[in-house]
Amino acid sequence: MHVDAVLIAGPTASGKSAAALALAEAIGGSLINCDSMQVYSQLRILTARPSDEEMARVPHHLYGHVGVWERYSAGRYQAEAAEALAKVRRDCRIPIFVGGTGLYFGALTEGLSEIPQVPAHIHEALRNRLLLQGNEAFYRELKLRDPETAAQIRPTDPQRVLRAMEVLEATGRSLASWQKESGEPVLKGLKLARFVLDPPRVILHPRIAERYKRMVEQGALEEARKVAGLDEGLPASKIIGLREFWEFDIGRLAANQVEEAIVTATRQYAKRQTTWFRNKMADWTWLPAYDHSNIIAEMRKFLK
RNA sequence: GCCCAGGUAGCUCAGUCGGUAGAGCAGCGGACUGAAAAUCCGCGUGUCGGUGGUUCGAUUCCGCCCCUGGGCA
Repeated sequence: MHVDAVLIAGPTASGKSAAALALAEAIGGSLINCDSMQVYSQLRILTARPSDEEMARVPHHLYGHVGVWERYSAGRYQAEAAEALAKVRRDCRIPIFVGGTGLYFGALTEGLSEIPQVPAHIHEALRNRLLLQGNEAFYRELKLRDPETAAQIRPTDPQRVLRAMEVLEATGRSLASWQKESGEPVLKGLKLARFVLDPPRVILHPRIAERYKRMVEQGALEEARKVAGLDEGLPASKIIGLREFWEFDIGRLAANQVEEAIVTATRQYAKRQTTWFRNKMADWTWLPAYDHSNIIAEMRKFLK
C-alpha cells in the first residue's frame, strides 16, 4: 500500500516522537512537527522537543524555529506546514506529521477558513479593552455588533469572544460568515495513513510523572528563568511549567508543590487531547501503544 | 492521666436552631476554525469516627469508647 503522508497523533508523553522517529528511519521519512509548543526555540526542555542527536537522524521540520516573543498561530502553522510538505516531497521522502495539537491536525486534514491575519495593534487594543471592561460587557458589545457569531460563543469564553471581535474589527465581516467558507486542507488529495497513539492512563500517568523528573534534571528551571517576564498574552507563556517555576522563584510555591502542579496540569492536558482525538479522529487507526516495537510493526502493516 | 479543639466526598473544609448534607481542589465526561500545552461547559451518596441513649426521627442533643492536634502535668 502506497501512502503520501503519515499522521501520528497522541497525548503528551505517549511516546509518539520516538515512534515517529523510528518509523521515519524505517521508511525513509521526514518529520514535520504538529505541536503548537515545540515550535518555540527557547523552550526545548519544557516542550519535550527532540534533541540535536535525534534531529540529526532524520530531517525535522517546524521545530524550534519561532521565538517565544512571537505570536504563533494555527494560521501560520497551516502555511508553514504546506511549505514543509512541499519540501519533503521534493526531497522524495515520506512526510510524517507528528504532534499533539488537535487544531493543527484539523488544519492539515480539514483546513481553516481563509481569514486575513488580524493586525497586532488591533489584537492588542481589543485585548486591553477586554481586560478593562470585563467579559460580560465585551460579550454584550459583540452581541450588538455581530449577533450571529455571538450566538455560537458562550459569554463566559473570553478568548473566543475576543477572536470574534478582532476578526470583525479587522475585516469588517463576522467570524461566522468567514467560517462558512471552509478553506483547503493542507493534505487535500493525498493518500494518508493516520494513527492515534493511545496508552491507557495507568501507563500514561506514571510516564508523565517520570518525564517531569527528567525535565528538572535537564535544567527545566533554568530554561524557565531565561524567559521570565514573558508577556502573559503571548501563546508561549502558556507552556505548562513556566508559570509554576516562576512562582517557585518568587517563593510562592515549594518544590513539591511545583511538581504536583506541573504533573497535574500535564495530566489534565493529556485528557483534553484524548477527548479531542476520541471525538474528532474516531476513524483514524488507534494503537494502544504499550511499547515501541509493536507500534512500528502495527504502523508498517498499514504502509506495506 | 487531666483539660481544650477537631474527626463530614480522594484532599482541604462549610453546614444541619434534630427531618440522612454542600463548596473549592482532584477526578470523570464534553465542546473546540489563527492564544489551542489555550479557552469554555457539564457531572457531587458520602457507614457525616464507633457505639449506646433521648426522640416519631440523630450526622446534628447526651453518655461512653477510639483516633488526631495543642495545652497542663
